[in-house]
Amino acid sequence: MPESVVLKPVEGNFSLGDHIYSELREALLELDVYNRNADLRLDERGIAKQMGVSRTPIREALARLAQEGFVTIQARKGIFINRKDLPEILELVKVWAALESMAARLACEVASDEAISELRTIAAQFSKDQAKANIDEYSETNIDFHGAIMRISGCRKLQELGEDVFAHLVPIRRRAMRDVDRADRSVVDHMNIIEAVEGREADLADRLVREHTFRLHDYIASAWKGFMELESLAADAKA
Amino acid sequence: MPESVVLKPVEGNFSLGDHIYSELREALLELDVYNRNADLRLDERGIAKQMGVSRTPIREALARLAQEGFVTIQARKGIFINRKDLPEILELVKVWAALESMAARLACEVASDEAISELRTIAAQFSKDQAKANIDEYSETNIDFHGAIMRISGCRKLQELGEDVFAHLVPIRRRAMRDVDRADRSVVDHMNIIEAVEGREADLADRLVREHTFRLHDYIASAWKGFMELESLAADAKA
DNA sequence: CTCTGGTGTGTGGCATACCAGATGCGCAGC
DNA sequence: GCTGCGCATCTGGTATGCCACACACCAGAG
Repeated sequence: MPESVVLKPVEGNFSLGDHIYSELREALLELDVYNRNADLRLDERGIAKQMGVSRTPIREALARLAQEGFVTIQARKGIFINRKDLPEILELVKVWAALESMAARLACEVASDEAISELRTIAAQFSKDQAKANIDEYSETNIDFHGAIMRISGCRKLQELGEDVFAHLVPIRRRAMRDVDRADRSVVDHMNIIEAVEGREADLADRLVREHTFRLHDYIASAWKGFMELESLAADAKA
Repeated sequence: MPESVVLKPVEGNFSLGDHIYSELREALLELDVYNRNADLRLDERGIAKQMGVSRTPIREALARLAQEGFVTIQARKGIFINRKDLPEILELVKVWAALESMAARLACEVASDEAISELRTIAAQFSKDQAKANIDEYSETNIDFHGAIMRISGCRKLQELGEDVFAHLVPIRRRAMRDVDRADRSVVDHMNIIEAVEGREADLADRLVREHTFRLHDYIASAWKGFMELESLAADAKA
């Protein structure tokens, strides 16, 4: 066999089930679950017809989504999108804090200087003023920053679990990030975290990340009604 | 309606899929995956025939197990039990450390005195000497202790995630716990942790739990070959 | 008007049949 | 003896059809 022709092997599964799973998952995250007008019910047959396949791969995808906690399947009753309540969301944030603070700690111990410099590159994209001016883009950068910490921890499981937990928080974060005042604090926090990691101060980095995430926790706890039930209340008033 | 006849409502799902899922999961955990003689391959049709049902519910259960990372499904090739390697196991321990240290921290802040006293009750079941003498039973108590910390943290997600991570470590732990010398240290660690929690010293409890779990981490890292590849080597020698 | 039982329809659960890629073996050709 | 082709077979993937339960609705008894 000529070595000149090197082809990468076909990767991953191309089964309908897998495709539908990611398709459905993305759709659920995109969906504004907390709008009470949203239809929280999923119909196997409906989805099947809509996607032009049989129920089988849809059922497989839904089973996996149920396992992840995105939907609840009730036999012969229906499949419902899980709308998380405040306590549940706060618990997710706590778990997130646990994972990311550990990631920061590990990063201090194992990450290369080059990997750490990645943090500064990301954070440098927005100064405090810019963050205020362009909240949406900053939100993206913010996500990148936290993702980077998980990545340079060198612990894949930590990273994967973090992404899973984060996925459940996407709809929440989309709203929590609007607050302009928080962006200020966020930029400062990130800088402090970077310096701690650069200085290889594991205990400090651990604490700073944890406190940073708990600020989000407390903010959500206090602002819950504000960004959670706006549409719901409107819907109620109309009804 | 006569009040005299009070029947409790039927709970949970009794679907074959759910039943097979837990059945299979338990079997996988019981299985000594690291014995190279073990058959790592699963056959849908075989399981179906063995359990007297069709492939459909088996496939549903397997899809969920794959989602959890217990098995890998390769289209048209087969379904294989995941045998975790050392780096992967060490990562799981790190995640476990992250979750449990956070749980200890939260316990300091929110747990009632009665809940905390639960820890001492469990730990009191074994003194240092007894722990040495009866490693197997101590192992159970040890699991209870860690489970209790997760529980009294009041954070269900933390607890659930911890249990999931722990499940993957069951086969490992079954071997790591044999070491007599470690039992000593374990008992001491637990006592220190209890005192920290009782004193509501969140930072201290966090640190102690983390260090305790990282001792397991380092122990596994060094003793890996010892308890992981014994049968494997024997099998190789025979072949 | 109220309560009760029947019935029609919707929904998920399950069994079954068939499909196509993956594999292994054996035969034919060199 | 080695190579390569092809068929038999194994395995997971998908489509379909039927089942049993949940529920809404309706009719008839009281």
